Order: sequence, then structure tokens, then C-alpha cells
Amino acid sequence: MFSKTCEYAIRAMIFVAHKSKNGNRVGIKEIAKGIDSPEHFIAKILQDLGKKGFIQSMKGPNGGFYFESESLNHSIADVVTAIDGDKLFYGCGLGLKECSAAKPCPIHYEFKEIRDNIKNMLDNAKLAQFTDGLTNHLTFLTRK
Amino acid sequence: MFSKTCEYAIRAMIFVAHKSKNGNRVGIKEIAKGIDSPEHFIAKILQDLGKKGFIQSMKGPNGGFYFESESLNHSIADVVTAIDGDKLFYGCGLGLKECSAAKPCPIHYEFKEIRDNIKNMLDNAKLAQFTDGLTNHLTFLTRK
DNA sequence: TTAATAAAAGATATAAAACTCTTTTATTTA
DNA sequence: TAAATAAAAGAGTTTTATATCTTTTATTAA
Repeated sequence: MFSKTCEYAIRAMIFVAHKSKNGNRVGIKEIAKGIDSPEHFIAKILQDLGKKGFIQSMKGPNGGFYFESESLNHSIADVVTAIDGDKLFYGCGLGLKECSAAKPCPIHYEFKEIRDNIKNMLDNAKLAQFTDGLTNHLTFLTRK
Repeated sequence: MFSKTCEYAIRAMIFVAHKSKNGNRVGIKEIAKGIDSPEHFIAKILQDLGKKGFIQSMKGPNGGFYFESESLNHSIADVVTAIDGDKLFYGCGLGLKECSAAKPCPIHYEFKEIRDNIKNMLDNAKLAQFTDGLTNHLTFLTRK
């Protein structure tokens, strides 16, 4: 469904949202460990998301990644779009460049329903809402 | 959602189902043109699906790909599973190896709904049902 | 039974995604 | 202001997916 890069991105964003609740900044090593991802790889991804304004960061001692409160209101769909683009939400299921009600592929209508369903779900999934589950150990981001 | 290989596979299967209705066999060149894919690449894919019993073929003059009637009853889900595996239907949305109600990732329940939805739709989409749309020019497999 | 046809198979090439390593820059604190 | 810290940036490697080219095998029809 998502690229591996995007999976790491979502995991990292939720992890940082969770860990930086109290105003702390979270270092890249802690993030990499916390979501079980290659350190330099997730660093690149977060730098990219940082440039795009989805997450904040600061260099130096006590530096790390964190969220300004507005950023916490971003949705998983925002992250997906930033990393993988919007093909998942608007692209043809069979990969045709042009596919619409005007010139539908064979499974166009079945797919449109699914895509709308996915978009709807991911639009309504805000980063902030996933922190409590982690805090209360009801949900998990690693398998260790 | 699907790999490119899988997109080509679905397009080819529907195309052959459509073209071989009358008992004709469809050559690989015609298929490649008909679904706008690299010839040798789709050949490999169909050979693979042939070995797995999802499509039939015959060599030599008047040879090509075709369907025995039972094969036409296969679903798009069958094709997807044969090519991409069942990660889409059962895998974790965030790529965790182990993710279940017992140890859910943060978005587990939201995702389960979507996955079930996708599986249900693709299970119920049989190859045979997409041929009429092509015959009646209500649906399309290329953009030419 | 030979020539033509078309899929099967094998080997190779290219491109994209995933991942790693090294150097630089910003920030803090002693 | 110097040393330590941690992200940013740049360059490179590895792996996987996608695509191409060549040879072989099965089938048909003349």
C-alpha cells in the first residue's frame, strides 16, 4: 500500500508525536531505535518532512525532532502525500495514465470506492490521536 | 496499491478473457499492444501465471493465450495474490512483521477495515465479469 | 518431414528504491 | 570561545523491480 519510506515516515511521525508530548525533543538515534528503522535512512526522511513543514527540528545538544501544536493536527494522509504522492488516492488501480468516469478502466468504479474509503480514513487520522495508545501500551511500533 | 507487474497482469488477464471469448487464442504481441505493455515483460508474467494454472497457453502457429472456462472464474484477488502475495490483504499498514489485535500498531483497526474492504471487493471481482464492458466499449485498457 | 510460428526459458541491462557512510553546519554548555 | 552534540547535506552502495535481448522448444501446416 505504502512505500517502505512512507511506512517509516508514518511510524516516526507517530513516535515523535508520542515522545515529544511534554515539549521534549527526540534525537534521531532514539527515533531509529523506537521504530526499528535504519538511522540515516529515517534521518533523511524526517529532514525532508521538516523542509516541507510537517515536523520541526533543532540542531545541537538537546536538539532533535519535535512538533509545534499545529503540526500535530496534520493527518496520515498528509504524510502519505508528502512521501508517496497522491497516486494512492487518485491514481488508476490498473496504472493507466488517464482513467475516469469519462473513460474508465474495467475496474474503475469498484476502485474508486476503495480509494475514497482509504482517503477518507487517512484524512481523518490526525497524528495527535495516536499518541495515547502508545502511552497506555495499547499499541506498539516495534516488535522487540 | 499493486506493483507494476501486477497491474500489467490484471490488464492482460482481462484482455485475454475478453479476446478469447469465442475460443480464439491471443498472441503475446496482440496482448502487449492491447494493454500497452512491454512485450517480453508481459510474456514472462503470463508464463508465470500459466504455470500456476490461472491462464492457459499453446505454442506454435495459431497458438497463444486463452482461458478454460473454470479459469475465467478466478478473481482479481487470485491474480494479485499470485503476483504480489497477500501482504495487501493481511499485512500491517505500517510494515510491522507482527501486527494483530493482540499486538496492534497504532492504526491497526482503521487499516483492518480497509484491507477487508479491498479483499472483499477483489474476491468478488471475477475475470469473466469484465469482458462485456470492453466488448461494448464502455471500459478501456489503453489510452490510444 | 521441413519450414514457419509462437510461447518458454535463460541471460542480461536499466532504473528506482532502500540503505550506508562521511563531511558540514548549527546550537549549546562549560 | 572551545569542545561537544546533533541535525543537515552530499555522495556512494546495495538490492529489488522493471525491462530487453537471445536462444530453445512445442506445434502446426504445407
